[in-house]
Amino acid sequence: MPKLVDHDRRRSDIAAAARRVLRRDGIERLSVRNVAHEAGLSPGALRHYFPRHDDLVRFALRQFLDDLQARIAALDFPTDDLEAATLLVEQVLPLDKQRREDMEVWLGYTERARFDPVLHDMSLESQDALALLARSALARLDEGGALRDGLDLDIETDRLHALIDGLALHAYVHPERISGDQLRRVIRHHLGELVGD
Amino acid sequence: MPKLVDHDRRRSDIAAAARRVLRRDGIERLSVRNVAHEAGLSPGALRHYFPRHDDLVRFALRQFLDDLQARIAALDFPTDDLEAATLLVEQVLPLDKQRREDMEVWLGYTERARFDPVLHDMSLESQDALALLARSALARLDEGGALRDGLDLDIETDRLHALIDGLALHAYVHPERISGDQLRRVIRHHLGELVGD
DNA sequence: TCCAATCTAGCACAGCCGTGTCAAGATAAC
DNA sequence: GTTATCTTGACACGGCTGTGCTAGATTGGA
Repeated sequence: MPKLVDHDRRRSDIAAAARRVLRRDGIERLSVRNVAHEAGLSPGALRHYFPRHDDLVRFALRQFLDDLQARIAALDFPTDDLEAATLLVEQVLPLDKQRREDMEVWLGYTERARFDPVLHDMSLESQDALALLARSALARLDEGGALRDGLDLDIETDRLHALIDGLALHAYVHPERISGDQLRRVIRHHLGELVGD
Repeated sequence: MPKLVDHDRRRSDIAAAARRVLRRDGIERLSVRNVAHEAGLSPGALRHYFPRHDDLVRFALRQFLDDLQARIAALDFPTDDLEAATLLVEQVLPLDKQRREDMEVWLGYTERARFDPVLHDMSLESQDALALLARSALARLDEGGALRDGLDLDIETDRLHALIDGLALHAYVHPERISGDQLRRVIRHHLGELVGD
């Protein structure tokens, strides 16, 4: 009897609008009104799908994390171990528009995550996922026997993980200062050193 | 004739209060009223020293950067090159309360820096300073002849710089996840590899 | 003691914000 | 066409924001 609306689709669209606002205007402008306007809805209509502001913020971040994870899971890896590890790491570096946007969204949440318990947990989760990505890149090299002998995988994971986030941070804050080529060079150099050249 | 107030001192105190608010409550709570309350002043009184909100934010960041730079300039380096380079790098890692607070302040500004032209420039400046720090740590090793042959100093600078910021970022977002010892281990390992051990 | 320069507190204003409520509108089965 | 149900827009409320302004408090020198 009622008007039928695809709720999931609607919520997805709104989350996408939220991401756009976050990227364009920063976390401080990520308000119900701004997102509603970006999504072409009235604040009241948006409230129907996300009763509280936090719900919106968290849903948008949740969807973002899931999207990223799905994209990585769908990757098609080359047979060469070093190339495969490089490809894996490059998925989480801002090398193109899509991934730069990802970083902008992700790091935009970072500041608020320190003061929002729920966001903090999600941030933990994603940090774990990234650490796991770093570790599996190294494991890929290790299993192939490419990795140098005598390396401490724990330290190397921390190091690679920090290197990834550091590069991402630089590209986030000052994209004009660091090119995709530079990012690639550093990562390839780093992985190359682990392999022992 | 008038009541005499040490303006510089007052501005310094207010900036310190601003840093406390930023660390404790995040950039979103860094308002004129909150800082005034933290400094034990009325908003009107604060406005006498910082007519505009931006003035306050920028002055606080400016002072923070100057303080950090002064602290590094005042360092007393050991003679051993590797130790000296390590010490230098450790100055910008959140290894103790003081430096953790520095990181919290600094990264707290990062998000806003993307949308505030003045903060953006100051952020650029500090990024340059950090890159310079990374480079001079490497240079210290290089001059002492400790550095491995055949290294590209540009790439190594980018790499060390990113590693530093990545570690700092991790310690910032999830301090409970990474200990000072871990940070130290990674940095020492990294520098050790450059030396060739 | 009194003056005058300086500092301070407080209010007012307009503009955002999140949130609650509610009446009106749209839709599809009957 | 009627009606029940879902959807939407709009308003109000209180709170926080930056900012402008003003009346009063404070204090050193005459």
